Amino acid sequence: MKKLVLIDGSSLVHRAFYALPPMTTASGQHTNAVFGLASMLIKLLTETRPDYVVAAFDKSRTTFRTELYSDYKAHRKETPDDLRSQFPLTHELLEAMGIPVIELAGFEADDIIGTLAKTAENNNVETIIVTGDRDALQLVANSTSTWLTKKGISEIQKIDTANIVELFGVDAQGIIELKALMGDSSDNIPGVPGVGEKTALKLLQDFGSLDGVYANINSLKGKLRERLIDNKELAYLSKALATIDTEIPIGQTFDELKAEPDIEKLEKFCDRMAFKSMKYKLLEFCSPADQQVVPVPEFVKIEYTIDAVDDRIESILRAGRAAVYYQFSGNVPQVVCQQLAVAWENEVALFNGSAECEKLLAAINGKVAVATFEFKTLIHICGAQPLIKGMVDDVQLLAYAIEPADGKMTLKRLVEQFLPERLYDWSATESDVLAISARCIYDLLPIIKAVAEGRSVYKLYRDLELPLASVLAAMESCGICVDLAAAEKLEREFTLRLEKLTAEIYILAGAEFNINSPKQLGETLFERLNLPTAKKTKTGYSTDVEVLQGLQTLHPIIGLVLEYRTLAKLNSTYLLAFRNLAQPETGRIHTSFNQTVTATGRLSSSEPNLQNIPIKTEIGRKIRRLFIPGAGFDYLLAADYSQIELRILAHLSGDDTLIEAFRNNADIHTITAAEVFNIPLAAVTAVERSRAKAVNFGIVYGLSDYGLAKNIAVSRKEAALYIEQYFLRYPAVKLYIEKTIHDARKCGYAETIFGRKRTLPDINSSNYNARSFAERTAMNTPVQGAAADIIKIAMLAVAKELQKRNLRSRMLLQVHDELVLEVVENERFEVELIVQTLMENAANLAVPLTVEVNCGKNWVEAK
DNA sequence: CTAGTCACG
DNA sequence: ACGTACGTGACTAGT
Repeated sequence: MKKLVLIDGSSLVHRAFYALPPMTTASGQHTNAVFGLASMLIKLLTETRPDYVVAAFDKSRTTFRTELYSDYKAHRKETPDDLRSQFPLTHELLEAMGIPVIELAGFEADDIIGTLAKTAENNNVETIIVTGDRDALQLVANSTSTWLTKKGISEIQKIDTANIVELFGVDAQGIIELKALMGDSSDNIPGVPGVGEKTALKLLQDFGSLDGVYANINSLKGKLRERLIDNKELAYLSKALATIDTEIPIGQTFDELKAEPDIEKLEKFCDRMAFKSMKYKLLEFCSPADQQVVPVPEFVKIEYTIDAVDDRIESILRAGRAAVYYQFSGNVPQVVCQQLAVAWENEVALFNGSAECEKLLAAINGKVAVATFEFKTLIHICGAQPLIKGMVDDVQLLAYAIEPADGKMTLKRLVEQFLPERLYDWSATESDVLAISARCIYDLLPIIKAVAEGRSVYKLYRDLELPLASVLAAMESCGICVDLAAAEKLEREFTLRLEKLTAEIYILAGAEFNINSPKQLGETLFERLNLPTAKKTKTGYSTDVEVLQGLQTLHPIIGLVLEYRTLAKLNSTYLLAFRNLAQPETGRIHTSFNQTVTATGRLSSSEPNLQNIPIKTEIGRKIRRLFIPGAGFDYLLAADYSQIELRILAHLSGDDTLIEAFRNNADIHTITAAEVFNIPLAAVTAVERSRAKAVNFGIVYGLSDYGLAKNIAVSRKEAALYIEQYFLRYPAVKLYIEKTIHDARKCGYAETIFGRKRTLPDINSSNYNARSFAERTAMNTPVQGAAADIIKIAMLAVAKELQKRNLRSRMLLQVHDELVLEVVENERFEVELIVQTLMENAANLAVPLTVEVNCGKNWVEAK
């Protein structure tokens, strides 16, 4: 049987460029990406030895557009494709390797691949599709498999008819049906509203296909059935949009798709790229050679012993390096280790019981280099027994430094990424998984460290993230005190008011309904009371603040609903949570600061989220007032960076006007207003200042006239004028933004001045939405990320200084540009000075950083 | 589980 | 002609 390899050139080239750290040659080209692509192709072609091979490229950017909720006409859009001019080296490589390239005007690479795969299937030719795009899974068939590249293009996952259901829950056709039901927002495929991934998978499991779902629609009931019926047309349109065209005119036969390497060209190319070993690999590969057998990865079984500390400690100490993973009970600040797995050299041992675990940790602490996953948790486990600095590593933090935009990083995912040949059973018993985890952490550390070094983020990890974990652990362990008695009183007050509001709302509505239900509220307002509808959501009427405020003068019920919403929110999100989560004896709340969640380098806070405590309204501030110094402390201290993001923008852009304004410590929004509206400073009104403020924020977010107009309620035209005027007055900002996007396009990631990197897979996407979003991210990340870096640096400095001076005052919270501390009376002025000085000097920018510090008897007074 | 809503920087 | 500001977490209803 003949074999055909179809390469999705567009997908692989993009992935090669964004996944690898750039190494720029004098010609301004990225050799690493070309190198990566070359090794990937060699690996691929060595393993497959195809009779035919072709690389398909998008010729025109072709995107379906759908008018989602008015009419369902899809239309095509074309913009000139510039992939070849953008990445000329990859095309040169393909040419030298003799891999035929197909581009067809008006078609995407997917369509070319789909058509060739179908023809091959009909002609009994075995086909392998290589792409990073999951869409191609729909082409999997008897003799067609799809090889998905993961983590850029460095790893490959092979999908065929035998494993597709196991891996993705559906077969090839199901991939299409799935999108028809759940949609794909990045691809503008609407799907059926109310149906997400889980529901779609379940429907397909039960009925096999979209047709099946509709044939058996009567066996479904309730809302789901109704939604499916109402959106039948949309579902079938989505299906059409998700389907790759397999019948486009290509006009090429397989016989034309043979690799014919040009050895001379290849040699010259390698010399120019300064490829040495790669040159020989390429030449060797392209010369006729014997078939090679590629070894099949083996299943790895975990073996471990269940031990007592005394039996193993000597061996561990001798090894000098170990990895630990644990299972624990309790909550911060009292966490007890129940089971501990330790891996070292070729051994894994399991220790049972808290006493045994504690003993082992004490025995190795400071004597052995310890690799962990979620170091912060280990710190809590060790509690009063502090871990020795410089002896611990955290593979999760390393992975986060390498790529912060990957979402929650589980150990399993890290193993799949960095130890892909390890096939472990992660659904095994708890003890097995513990042992597997320790083994993996041990083996991951050197690999992942090397990757971090290669990406130049090792220092960020070692000098910032890793030491910060200890600081965060201490903050979590301290917790912050809430006045529980006052909270209870406030909750009663709110509840009483809510009851009163409920009664009044029912009277005005003329009926009882659940005010918390957007659906019932919408029906009441727009059907029963016939108020004018403004905006719709996917499932019905919108009832958000914006809509309600627009209706406020039309009916007295609106004001009551708005107040009800506010109070209900405060009650359930804050007061109730405090009651449930505060330690009854101390009144303290111990939030979790998540260090590996955000794509920009910020922290996040959860259970409860203490980074979104109300401040903007008076009623909200009642919640904030509940935060007080705990027993033994006298004040809360709050220290805020003033305009840190705009200052970073001033620094990054080097704009003289901006820099000058900050050096003079002037009111930046008033200055901006004067510049944008072209009026003297003294003439700036409050409205103008607030509009200018919105412009300033917008700049950092990648604004559009539409977004700005919506935000400050002016016409779109007027907003566009403001933006135009802003860029005229701050030309360096405009240049900076353009340069940032351009750089991101070239290297595939955005970067902060401290070297934090975030890859932007969609920066060169042919999908307008996806690309635009990536562009806004590209300009926002260096700003938001640098601010995150700076406050992290400050936190390390503050923690260190407080410790050095043996002060009792301590850090409790971080809210992105603010630190909250708990302070004792006689340390007050010393701590204020320390915090202010260290925060202001955390970074040396072209503009000063200013910090406002205040102490108070609660969090509001400290502002 | 999904969608809508709203709290923060 | 496109679609519309960046980053989070949590609650409630309705399925």
